[in-house]
Amino acid sequence: MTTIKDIAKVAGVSVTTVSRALNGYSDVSEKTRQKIMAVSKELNYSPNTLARSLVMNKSTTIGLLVSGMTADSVKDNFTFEVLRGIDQFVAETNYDLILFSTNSTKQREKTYSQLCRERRVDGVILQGIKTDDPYLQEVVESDIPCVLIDIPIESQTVGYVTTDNVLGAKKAVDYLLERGHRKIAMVNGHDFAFVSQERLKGYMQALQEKGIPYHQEWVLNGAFEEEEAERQVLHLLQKNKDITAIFCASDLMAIGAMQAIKKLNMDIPEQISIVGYDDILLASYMNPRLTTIAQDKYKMGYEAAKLLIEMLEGSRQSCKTVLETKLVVRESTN
Amino acid sequence: MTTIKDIAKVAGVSVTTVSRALNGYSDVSEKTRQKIMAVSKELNYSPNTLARSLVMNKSTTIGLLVSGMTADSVKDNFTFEVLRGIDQFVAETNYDLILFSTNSTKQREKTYSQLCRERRVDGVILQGIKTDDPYLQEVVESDIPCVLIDIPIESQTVGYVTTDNVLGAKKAVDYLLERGHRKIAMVNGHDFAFVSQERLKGYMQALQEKGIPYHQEWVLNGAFEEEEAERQVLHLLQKNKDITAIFCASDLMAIGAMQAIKKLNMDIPEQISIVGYDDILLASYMNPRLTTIAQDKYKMGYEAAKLLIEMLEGSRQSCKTVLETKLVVRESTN
DNA sequence: GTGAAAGCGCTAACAT
DNA sequence: ATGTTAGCGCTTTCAC
Repeated sequence: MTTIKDIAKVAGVSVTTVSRALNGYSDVSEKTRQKIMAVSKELNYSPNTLARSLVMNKSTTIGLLVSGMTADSVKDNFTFEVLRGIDQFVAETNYDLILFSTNSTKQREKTYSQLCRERRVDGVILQGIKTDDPYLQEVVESDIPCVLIDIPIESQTVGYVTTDNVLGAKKAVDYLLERGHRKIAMVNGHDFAFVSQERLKGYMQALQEKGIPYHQEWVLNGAFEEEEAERQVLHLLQKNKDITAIFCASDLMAIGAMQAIKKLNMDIPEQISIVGYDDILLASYMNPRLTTIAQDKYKMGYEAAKLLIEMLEGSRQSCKTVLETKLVVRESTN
Repeated sequence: MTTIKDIAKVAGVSVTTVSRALNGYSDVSEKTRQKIMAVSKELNYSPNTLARSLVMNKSTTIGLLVSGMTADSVKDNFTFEVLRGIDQFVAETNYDLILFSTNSTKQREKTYSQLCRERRVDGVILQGIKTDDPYLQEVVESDIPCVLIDIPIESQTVGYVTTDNVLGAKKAVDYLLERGHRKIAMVNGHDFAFVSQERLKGYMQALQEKGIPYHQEWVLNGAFEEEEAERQVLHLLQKNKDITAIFCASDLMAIGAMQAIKKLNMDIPEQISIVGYDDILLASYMNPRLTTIAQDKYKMGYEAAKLLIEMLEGSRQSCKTVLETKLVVRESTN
């Protein structure tokens, strides 16, 4: 494999000059530059980023730490959409992405900062980790620039991107209230997600503004799982015949809720209205098509990469990006 | 950041000994090893893989070149599933994945082998590239170990994993024939995919075995797109009232076909039977639920990573892995 | 404008 | 069992 040494030899100059020419420095005569360029093309030269990174102490690599590459993530596509967004932005830069594959076994062996330091990544994007994940604590303590997705932590070196989950949930419930619903249940995700806490706030806020009492027993924990949501809703509706609407903190859980309602031989939206959250692909293919709060997952990824790289380039200190959500009315509400 | 030099100093030994101890060589006394381990823990040492890779001329990194991170790929999830499989296998090894983000702009600037050599990846997995992709030619010519997904090319350094597409398609058509269908159309993908060619073979083979004539005008090009398939099928069925079944080379196109049939106010499966290919998530959520040929995309990724790493470790020379498909009967056929 | 030399952190002969 | 030395391919003072 060709090195700058080879080029230097053939071009009859020193490696220093080759390095300078290749990197576009100004203090190289036009003539030698031409020569060097020609030779490097001729020898089919590719720079060795490893050597370069080593000496520059910068790898132009950003790490991607994803906890959600499970079979379930195929259903909501959240992870993949975010990845696409990240990939898109990164493709516009010189950076490359390194995907850290961490199953839980590995996690016990290697700490977060070990992972990052070994590969000398310039920064990291974290997606899908729960609030009780051991990595999270480390992130804050380490000094590696990092952007979190959907976890609102800010410091000198960590920023985040998320959507306005309080407002998002509020939009959903407000819509149901507008349509005349008063007995509105909620299926929330598990407690280890900030978004769950936020969406609950939005739910409560909407009710409060209308002076409608909050029933704690109407708020279920669906753990972000289709089946669990189905069980919970089945149980709830058997006990509470007067509920007319359910707000679910994810579309997947909304789909579970729909199954439960189907089992009870109740009609959507005639007897029960359902609003989901996320706007996953399935939402628009369900029968009836699901009304939901859409969040732009692709954009979240794109903005996360943008934020991180801006932080790395120094054009921005740790910061946050909060995206909007949008109510998408379909057929599961009336 | 701590280096082995620091450790050497504190432990009172040479860097060589530190290196040997850390890498588990046998020719280090148990006592010094203990000492070195203790010191490196104390100093919170992480090895610098960049330096290591540079000197060893091996990066324990495998490149992932994906061409299918488009919005469309969200629908069929093929790319993501393959990625999950790759990630899973890689997680069981020491390797890490580097995701090459190549939009078409970049592709013009940087050749395949440049991409790989710059980052010094040990091998590459390619997914989603078409047979007319400029990269493909390069792959074969370059000497970088590589595994292709769904492109049957073998050489000293390139292997591939795919499914048995001829047999898969044949299973679909055989099933339709068994159920008494005789006028069976096919919606194929575009010509730049090997799988299309294979699936067409399977279709023809099944017909031939039953002595049923092949009508070229019944084989449509749906370009693997939902909308295009819909257009094509609409057109076909308007012209040919006697067709009773359609085999589609992808579920997405099958869904397009279903839309067309719905528009014609025809019933599935009463008047027209549909068989898809892939078994994507949507298939089981459609109404009626789609009969299809399932291929294990996750496993394809897993096997691809496995094959590549075995090639790299020398335990296997370039080779292929061909997976089975499975007919999944649902409600779109009778 | 160009070159010599040092050094990034690590491994690997080759000594001892 | 341990140390000395060279070198991976590159960038970067510093001198000329």
